[in-house]
Amino acid sequence: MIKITCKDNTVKEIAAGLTAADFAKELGMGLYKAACACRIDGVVCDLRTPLTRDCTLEILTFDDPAGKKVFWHSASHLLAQAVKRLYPTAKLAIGPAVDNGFYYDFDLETPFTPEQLSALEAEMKAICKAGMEITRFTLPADEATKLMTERGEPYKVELIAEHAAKGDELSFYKQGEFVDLCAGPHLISTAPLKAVKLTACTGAYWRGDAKNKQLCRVYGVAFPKASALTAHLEQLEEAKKRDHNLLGRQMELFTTSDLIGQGLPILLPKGARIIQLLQRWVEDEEQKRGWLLTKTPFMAKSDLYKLSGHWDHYKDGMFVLGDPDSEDEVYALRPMTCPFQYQAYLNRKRSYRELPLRYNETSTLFRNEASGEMHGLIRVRQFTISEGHLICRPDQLEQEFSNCLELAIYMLKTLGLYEDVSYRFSQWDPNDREKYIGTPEQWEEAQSAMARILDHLNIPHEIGIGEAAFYGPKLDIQIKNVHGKEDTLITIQIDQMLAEKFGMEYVDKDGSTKNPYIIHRTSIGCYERTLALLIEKYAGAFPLWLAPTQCVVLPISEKQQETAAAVRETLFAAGLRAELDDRNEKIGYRIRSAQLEKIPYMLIVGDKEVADGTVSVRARSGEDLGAMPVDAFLAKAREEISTKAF
RNA sequence: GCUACUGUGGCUCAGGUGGUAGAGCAGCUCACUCGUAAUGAGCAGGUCGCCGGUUCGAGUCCGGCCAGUAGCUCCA
Repeated sequence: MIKITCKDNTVKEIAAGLTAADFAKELGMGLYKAACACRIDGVVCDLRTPLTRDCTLEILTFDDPAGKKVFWHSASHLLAQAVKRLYPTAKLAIGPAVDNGFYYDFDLETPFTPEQLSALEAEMKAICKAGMEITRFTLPADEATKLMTERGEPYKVELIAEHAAKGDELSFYKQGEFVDLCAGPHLISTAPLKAVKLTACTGAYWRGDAKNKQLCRVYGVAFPKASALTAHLEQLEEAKKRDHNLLGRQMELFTTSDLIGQGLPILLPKGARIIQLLQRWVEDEEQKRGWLLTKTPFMAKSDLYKLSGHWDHYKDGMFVLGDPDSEDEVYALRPMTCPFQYQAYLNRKRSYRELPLRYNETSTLFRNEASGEMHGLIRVRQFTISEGHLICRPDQLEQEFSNCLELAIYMLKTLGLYEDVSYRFSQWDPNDREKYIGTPEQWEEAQSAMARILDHLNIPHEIGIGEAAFYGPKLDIQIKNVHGKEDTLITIQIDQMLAEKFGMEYVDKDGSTKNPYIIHRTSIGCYERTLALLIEKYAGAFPLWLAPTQCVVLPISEKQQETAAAVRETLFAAGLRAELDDRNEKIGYRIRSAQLEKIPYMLIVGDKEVADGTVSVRARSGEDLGAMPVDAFLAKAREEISTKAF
């Protein structure tokens, strides 16, 4: 007999050798039926795992994130089985679960069209209905290779060779005629995979490398209940309504023009106003925190980029004005501000007493992104970022890094985005030396410094290997858009290579000359991208301090026009972005129009208000705040603006 | 850049199998002077993304290019 400690800390004794599935059955048939996987001593395992020793055991259902992953992973096998039935010549690549569902990559003569997906879905449902048992087995490398060669799966053969070289166990999962190389874990039957939806088919490179063959990737989601699937799909549709690329254009915040070009948005008056408000706020806040504003050129000779390393490591991403291979002087638009701001530091000899030196700049950058990359305001070719470089001594690094992070967090909290972000520690890839400058020792030093800081500040983070900048590691603050796609909003980087390259030095206490550390950082990120995320966060209903139009005065009829105009003047003179809508339309029509524009407050002026010297205030939430003197509204609005409430 | 899909008036969309285009909203004009999400009538607006081909004839078929969307690669 062995002792099993359950989730609720109760201990049960069972015969050794029973599986986790057997144990779940003992706990109850309901749990057994809902079980996707289990967690044994903290490790997610297959339900088929025999229990051979004392352990803690948790049965994982679809409601658990790890259980969900197993469910979706099995759904991807179901998809692969359906594909092999309908298209026997398809070659299997890989098919994992992801954050919001699953995918499987296939090598096909011709990629799937969306119409073919519904036929695949039908086949998946048929297999599910058959309720096939899913079984696991292992093979030694030679037999595994033989099996997959016989089945005509070259990608699996490649994977087997790789796993075998690492000494991994080669496990397979089988359901009916279908067999797949897979580490698992998996469900014990196809039966629970009732509600499946294939959502998209796209291209994806084998092993994520653009040099390799492009495969056909099918994305899908699955749920234990049809109602949950329907709810999920409806939620996705709802989210799309917040898409900044639709809403932002609809609300006339920005537009694009075929004549101007891809990735070059035109900020319309309302969008430009929001960015101006953000920019003033950021510059003022940074000034309060000891940052010194610079304004550096938008372009430079190639010599600057050759020295910084951008010419060797970033030229493809730059707009070069002229022939880059020419012997003559060539200029290029700046993709980053770093080497420009360093020239400010290099203006004269620096003492240790001057450090830390904090330079910030509202900096417009130009990056020649690949044509398929552009997306609304999130990914563009010209953008303006709150960029800064902080030059400090080694003993100041941790405190200054922490201050930069604190500033970024303050910005995110004020905007209401703080709850939506996650942290990513982007490191170099020692196996891809071409991409980076510096020695392994320098990388080790910079990365361990950042690791210590993250540890001290107790910042939970993921690690991204190979995602560092070419000159140093980054702490990226990530955010997801309405489609669930993650982008970097803010980045803080440690760099000790460029200071050396540019000959940036300071004279220390003892008279010796040293290279400082440089922190590259942004506080709010780039304004276009931040605006995009704000549009999606608030569905276009910006907090009062950011709303392009803060209130609109609405006379009921022509009779109150004069008073209404005077009210608008008073508010405008007091600094509110107030407008007057005295169009010859019914009040209901103009309220609807203000509502669609998401204007925070509507001030209605009728005969009663004219007589009493008041305005009737309606919030965009639909709430009627009643009649009040103009001064009272003004005071209320000022209070709301000063607290930056959202 | 790659794969797939899409491209009709400012916006949202109709236009079986080829016979030179319609609606709603927005805009303009007129009437109504109105109390918290759409008053009514009328007018105007499109060489159907661009270029080429097939055809007696193309928004509709074929090719190339441009742009958009999703994903991949890349990245703030």
